[in-house]
Amino acid sequence: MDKSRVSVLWFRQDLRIADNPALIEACKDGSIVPIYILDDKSAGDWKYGAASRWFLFEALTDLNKLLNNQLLFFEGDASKVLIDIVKEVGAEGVYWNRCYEPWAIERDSRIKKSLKVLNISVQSFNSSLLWEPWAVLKKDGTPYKVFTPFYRKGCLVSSSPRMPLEIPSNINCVAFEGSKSLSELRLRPKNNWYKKFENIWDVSSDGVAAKLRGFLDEGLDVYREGRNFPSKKYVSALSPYLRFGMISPNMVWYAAISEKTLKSEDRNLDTFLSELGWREFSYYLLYHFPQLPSQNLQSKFDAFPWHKDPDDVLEIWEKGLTGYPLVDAGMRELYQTGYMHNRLRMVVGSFLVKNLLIDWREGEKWFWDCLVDADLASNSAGWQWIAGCGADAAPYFRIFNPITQSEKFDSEGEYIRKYVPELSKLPSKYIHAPWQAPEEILKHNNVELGVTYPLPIVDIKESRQAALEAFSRTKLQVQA
DNA sequence: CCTGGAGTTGTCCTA
DNA sequence: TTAGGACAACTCCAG
Repeated sequence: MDKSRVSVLWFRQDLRIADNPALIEACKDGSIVPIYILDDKSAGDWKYGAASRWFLFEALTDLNKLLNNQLLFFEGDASKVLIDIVKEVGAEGVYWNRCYEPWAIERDSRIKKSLKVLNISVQSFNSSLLWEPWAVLKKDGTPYKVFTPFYRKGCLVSSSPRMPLEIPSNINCVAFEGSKSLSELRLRPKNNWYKKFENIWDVSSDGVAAKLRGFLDEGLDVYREGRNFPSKKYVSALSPYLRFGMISPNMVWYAAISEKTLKSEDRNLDTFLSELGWREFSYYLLYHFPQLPSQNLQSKFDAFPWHKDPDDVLEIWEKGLTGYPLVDAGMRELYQTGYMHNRLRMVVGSFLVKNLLIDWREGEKWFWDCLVDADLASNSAGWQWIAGCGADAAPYFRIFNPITQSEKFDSEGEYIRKYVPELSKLPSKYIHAPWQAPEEILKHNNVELGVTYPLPIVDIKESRQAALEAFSRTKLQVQA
């Protein structure tokens, strides 16, 4: 290694030093200038939302520690910032791990060209996907549109994911003047909204290791069924760490597999791995269909008669005041923790799209702002799936009933009690649909409907019927 | 080109 | 009480 040789290592969504291909290669090459650039402008509509910015701040703080406070922070058009740095430090090469958002792909290929013109070598690596989206295709060369064949035939049959890589033994950082401090990036929200998050998320490499360990010990063995119950800690909750690359999917994949080597067959393991497969599928769809975040994948939905929200219905949903306890619990979990259990994401999504008939893109935007794991691929693919307009979407007649879901997956109301405390004293029998409770039971438990807790915003039966009719009209228009 | 089987997560009604 | 079929037909995918 030649220490006098200097490369720029550009951290983006790979905020870790373990299993980091770009870091390893850059360190082999000589000394590094490790940088982070907050580039809101290039991201356009999809610059980080408020909750993500809080998480990002913490993640960068941790990464900076791991790099002995040598991480350099910048803000602005990444293309300009990066080229200025390269010139100033006389770097011979630039290293980064790939991003897959359409805007990032466009920006990065532009930067690559500019650097090549300057005779700077650029190397990019895969650090965030188990399979590159362009490497998985059907025999006819076109992309898969259905998950199961994509995952089973496309991914699993092709090649094993890369094994995780070691932390480089020597990371030599070069000093540089003229960077900003992390706090100057103003990533923390102005209000104290994020304070609640601090008690919930340990945003550090130790924190993510503990999270993974906890899941392998407590969740994996019962994952297949257990993941359905929002009051239980049977899901991994690794999503925000994966989103910012504090852990790689490869690390999670092999950690889960190695936990199970003694059992020849394990459906819980397979189900968990397939969830990582769904993350891959989302990125895959985003890569091959870059309009995924903003346009119906099935264009017949373009004419769908979404309600234009005359009654501030959207805001009622956002605040968790719909009068359906499970829906409200989910929405409040989101606002209070920056996270929502997977089953609740389906329940509240189905409610917004199919009971309130509000455009899925409204829900997508709210999630984008509130989720610490807001990920363009997963968020967009998830909303298209629940709305039924996606590539491999839920059929339109699959409409979640929030009461049935509540009785099935939160039968004792533990989850509801936690996030909708005004109902916490109600007996389990009545907590799923409090308007059906006898008056004296409500009174005795300090619930006054319409005052301490809202009456249902819509009738489930009627709104379901209205949705079915609207969706079947959409279908008929295509045939005509 | 043709063919047949299949497609994350549900709900409701009926027998 | 419970289990099974309807819901809707279409597109996707592999042989």
